Amino acid sequence: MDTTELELARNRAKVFKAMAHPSRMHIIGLLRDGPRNVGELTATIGSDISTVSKHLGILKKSGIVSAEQRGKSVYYELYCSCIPEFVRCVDEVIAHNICPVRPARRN
Amino acid sequence: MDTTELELARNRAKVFKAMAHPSRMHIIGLLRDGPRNVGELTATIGSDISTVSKHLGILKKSGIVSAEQRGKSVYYELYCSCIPEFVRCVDEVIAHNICPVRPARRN
DNA sequence: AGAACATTTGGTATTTTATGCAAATGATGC
DNA sequence: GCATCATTTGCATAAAATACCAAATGTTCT
Repeated sequence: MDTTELELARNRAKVFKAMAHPSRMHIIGLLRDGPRNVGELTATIGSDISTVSKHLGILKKSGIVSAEQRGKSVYYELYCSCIPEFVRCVDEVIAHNICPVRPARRN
Repeated sequence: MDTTELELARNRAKVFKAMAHPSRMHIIGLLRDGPRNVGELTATIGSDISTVSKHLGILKKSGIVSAEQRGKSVYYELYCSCIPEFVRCVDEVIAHNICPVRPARRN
């Protein structure tokens, strides 16, 4: 049986899941401007700092962000430059969905 | 207050959420080879056909796939060509994560 | 070591999501 | 219209994710 495709789908889904939350998406957007620490991110996100920390843990575990201690703070940054690119792709999907231009129909 | 960024994050998260499931990711992988109907997809996925139908509904609602009736079957296909591209990006993140090459450390 | 600041972890109540079965709806062709 | 095949919806149950508070851990500096 094709365990490979299933396994691949599972692993990909994990990464998507990590990004599939408003706060985490927000964090990703903020990190496009450079590294930020938990306190700074919390100030913008508005949730409890422990909540933000957990979100960051999820992003980190998935390999989306990396963490580095600098002074007394831990700074998080985007790990892979392709992330902002595919956020752009998602925006494209959203735009399509709002303005539903059907793909060329070939009979 | 910056409602815009929050709202943007919310909308993006919805699309990610739609893809953040093993079966739905699997479906996306299958659709890269062309349109498929619910029955065909169900045969490969292995869940109940109603479950697969619900997954397809979620993907459709997010604008990721489109549906078209052809004969007695409804065929689903990827709506936006950029999707396969960013699946590739996710694979890159996964590869990084498995082989943890830390980003250049600058002290 | 001890104070002060920063982040993470534990515990728990609440909410959201996923699943399969059964029934309903939709499409096709006689 | 009716029979048949395909897909979707309703419902109930089970599983997973989220949030906050409080407490624990980690870091820096004197």
